[in-house]
Amino acid sequence: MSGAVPKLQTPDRVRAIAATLEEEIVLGWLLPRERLVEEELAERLGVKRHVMREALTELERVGLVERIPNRGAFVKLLAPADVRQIYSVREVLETLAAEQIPLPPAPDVLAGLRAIQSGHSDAVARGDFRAAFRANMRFHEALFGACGNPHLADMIQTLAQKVHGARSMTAASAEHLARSRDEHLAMIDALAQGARAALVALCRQHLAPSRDTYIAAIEGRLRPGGR
Amino acid sequence: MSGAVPKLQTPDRVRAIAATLEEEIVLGWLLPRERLVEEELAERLGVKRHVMREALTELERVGLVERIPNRGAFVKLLAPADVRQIYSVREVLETLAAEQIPLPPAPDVLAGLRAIQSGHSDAVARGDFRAAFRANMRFHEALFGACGNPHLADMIQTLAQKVHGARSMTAASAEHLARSRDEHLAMIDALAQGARAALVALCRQHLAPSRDTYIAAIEGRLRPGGR
DNA sequence: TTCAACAAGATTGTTGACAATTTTGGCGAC
DNA sequence: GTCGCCAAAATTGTCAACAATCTTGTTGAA
Repeated sequence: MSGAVPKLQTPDRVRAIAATLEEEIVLGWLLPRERLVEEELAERLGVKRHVMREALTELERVGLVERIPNRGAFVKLLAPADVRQIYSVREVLETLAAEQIPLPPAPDVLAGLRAIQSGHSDAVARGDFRAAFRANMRFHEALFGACGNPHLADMIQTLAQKVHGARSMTAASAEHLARSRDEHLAMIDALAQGARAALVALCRQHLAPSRDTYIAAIEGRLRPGGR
Repeated sequence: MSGAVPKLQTPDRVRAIAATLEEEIVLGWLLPRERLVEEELAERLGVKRHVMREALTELERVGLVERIPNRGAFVKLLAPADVRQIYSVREVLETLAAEQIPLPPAPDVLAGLRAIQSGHSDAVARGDFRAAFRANMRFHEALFGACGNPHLADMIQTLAQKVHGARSMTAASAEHLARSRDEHLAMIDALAQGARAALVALCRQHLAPSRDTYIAAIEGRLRPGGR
């Protein structure tokens, strides 16, 4: 056989589709308040409407999408207050996780992070925003996954997803991407050297840019109030 | 018309069914590792299989249920390590929230908590475990909702749900319920008196009993390993 | 011109039937 | 008697048609 795709079952396809949609939102392909029509998206991504429906339900639960009964789904627009609140919790949890990562870390953890970051750096160099976003996700997953508490890592990821809708400004900006890359490399160094304080500080600083860029953009460009 | 039920639409019905299932798990009606057959549950609760499917998906996401493709859903059995990890994150977040509740709290917050607690106390006195569980949920929702950060409150609730499967021991025990009631009353007092340190300490202590009871029960009664 | 009622179209919500998969029980060979 | 294989049953996964709902555009009267 040639390109025989394994053909996932629905539960997995739903996740895959939801992830694709999430990427399109983060990359600014789909903008806040944009209408998400089930049939249209289903056809474009090559799945049945049924699957797309479930994917939208999932994104609603995650907080990236808003659904109104009988009226459809929209990319959620986060208010600056929401973004601030979410980031403040992220800061607490990511700091907590960074404090719990064993130092020095297990060799395979460090190797894994270096491999992922190598992919991330490549993507940044190529200007491949999509690949950079994926590598970035995997980096943070691996980093905080090393804290030893999978449930804490879960919460961190959940919160990160919530603000993905607010990241289209930074996720598709070469400048921010380069900064991210440098900070990741610094984190790896801090891990390798067992520099706990530096690691924690880096994690905290790493959050600020995308939060501030988004808030500035919203407060500058859009007026508050009704949808 | 007489008992004309509003007839919710599916999205709401899914939530309602998921909540019912959650209660049955917490109350020990449905035990860990018990098989959850879609058609059977759908018929018992008076919904279509389709709705039950979505409800199970939701509970899987929450972490109360485990699903294996083509093989069905089961009530998840939490390992003591999971319970410990989840509670350690809960402690951090609930402490954080308790520190942020404005003191003295808004009058309607206090009134709301007193009203809810009155219902809880009644339920405890009657030995009505289901009503007690519901009131307990609402109490914590209102308490941590008062912290001013809805996303923090969300995370707290999410984590609480994750361990609901581990609560059948305490949620249906008169002794534990009485203790909960007393601690709730003490929290209300602390709020009313603006006693921050006492409030925070009470929130922290409030978590221990159900965690320890579950861990003791699991480690004493069940052997680790096998599915 | 403005407004309200109405009809047509677009979109989401619901259902039952059908297909695919896994489990169970029985049968025969060794 | 035990093991492996095959058929039947139970259960989950997939789909397309149908119904309900909302939106949009049009018409007609005040």
